[in-house]
Amino acid sequence: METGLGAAPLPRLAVPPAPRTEGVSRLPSAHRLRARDLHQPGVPLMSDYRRITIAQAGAHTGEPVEIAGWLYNLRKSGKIIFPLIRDGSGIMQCVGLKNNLSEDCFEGLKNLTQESSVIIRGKCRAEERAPGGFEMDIESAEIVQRVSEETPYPITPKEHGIEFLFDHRHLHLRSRRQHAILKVRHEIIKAIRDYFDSNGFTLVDCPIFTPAACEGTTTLFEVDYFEDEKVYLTQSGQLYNEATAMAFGKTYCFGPTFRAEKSKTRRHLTEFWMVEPEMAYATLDDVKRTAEELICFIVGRVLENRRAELAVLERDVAKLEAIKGPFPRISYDEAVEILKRKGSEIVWGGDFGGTDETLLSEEFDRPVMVDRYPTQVKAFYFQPDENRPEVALGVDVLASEGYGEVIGGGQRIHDFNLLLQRIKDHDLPPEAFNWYLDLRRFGSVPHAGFGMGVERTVSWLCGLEHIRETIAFPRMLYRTRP
RNA sequence: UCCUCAGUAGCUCAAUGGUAGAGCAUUCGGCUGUUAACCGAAGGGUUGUAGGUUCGAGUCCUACCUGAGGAGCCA
Repeated sequence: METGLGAAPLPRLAVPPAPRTEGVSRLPSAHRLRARDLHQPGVPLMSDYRRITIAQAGAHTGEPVEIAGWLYNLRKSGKIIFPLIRDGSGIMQCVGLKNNLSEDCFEGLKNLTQESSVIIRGKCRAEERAPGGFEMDIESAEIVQRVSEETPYPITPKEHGIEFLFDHRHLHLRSRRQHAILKVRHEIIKAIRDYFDSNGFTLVDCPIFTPAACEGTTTLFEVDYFEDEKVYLTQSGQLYNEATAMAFGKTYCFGPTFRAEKSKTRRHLTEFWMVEPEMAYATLDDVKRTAEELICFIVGRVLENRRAELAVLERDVAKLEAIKGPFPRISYDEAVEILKRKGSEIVWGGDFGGTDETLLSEEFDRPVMVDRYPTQVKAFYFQPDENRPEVALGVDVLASEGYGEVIGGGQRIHDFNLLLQRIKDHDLPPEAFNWYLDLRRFGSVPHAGFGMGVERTVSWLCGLEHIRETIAFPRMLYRTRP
């Protein structure tokens, strides 16, 4: 039986020996003051117990060990108690028998409150009945801080509403499902970094404060601080990426992004993380190949390292295993035909709505790439198709299972005069783009790149209903705290 | 900004216009293999706010507040 935390995979890498510890003696004295030592005479001294994480328990069966964590749940039956301890690496079911423990220890644990911090000492063994497969026989325990029953832990093991949970998001993160999601998020971010780092890209991060809009000012947050000019929070690092790509060849930036759209759907965050690669001497085809490789690499890593978390999330892993290259590649024209056949009211020249994206992704069992959008729905910097100037060399990658656009990008205009004309056509102030135009004055080359939304990717791979669960502290319209 | 839905115990939810209830949580008691343990008992309420209709409003009407889902927009 999978429990996620409890069934965390055994460490793949050699685990460095845990430092010897003397219980809470490593805590600052202010914390130690409240600790209550429940050590029982006759059992080994504290210093004989090696501190381990719950994930490491399988490698230390039969040894005197201690785990330091929080009380996740407690079941009791007269003279036997089953405290479930979580420590961030997993959940361990412990067993305490009244006859084997001191009165203080047994009563202290028996009356312990949810999420009290506690150190448990004893020995682990394999146990079929325990969630996670291992169980710890308690020899002694030390309560670091007991949660008062006058203010019990608000998130009980029962159901809660969304508003309540996100009002208590700082505590909500301790629960099994949220823990699993953020573990997958970490795996995805690490995979993204590893992919680019091992494929010749250099990380060059871009500014958060930007003086001008990439794609118009309506969706930007204005910052009133700098003396002489209005400054905005970035909505994309792409223009800067084009500069760094001309310096390093292949670069990427990875940071927070801000969109001030008054948008209120399950796909939107006001503040989200985006990774944006940019490549010199590259075309639309290079973008499609890189995007496909990147997605496959990420999915592979998640399947390799986060099976237990996917099980907690009850994710249909077969859907993820189906995500293999080559992804279907269709043109915008073909997409419009498919949508019309499926009853959409889309007309050529318009952008896809959320339901259109869902309809399209239903056609395929893996992500689909849609390229050559009408120039009018794309940003000013997109390179037009040589043979069909009315379409732009841009591509969107729509995730499978209706999760919508996770990647958008394409080839940028490299011709000076064409770019200047497009800036004017879009009523943008050319002087603000002088440095950007410089990139076309001094050794301009065809270049291309894309942006991938981290949270949408996490939401997709975890199979979530709502994107707000994919980030520790979501920022949305009407939600800025905690 | 617009459309739809919802606000009742700490939490999740019931309650034909007629005495506000249950489960969980908390407290007390019982139980030596529990799996969101179980069994018994207790405490816990200005029904989102302000007005109105009515003999009587949690329930009907109006406005507002808060939240959720969606549209537009977007990764």
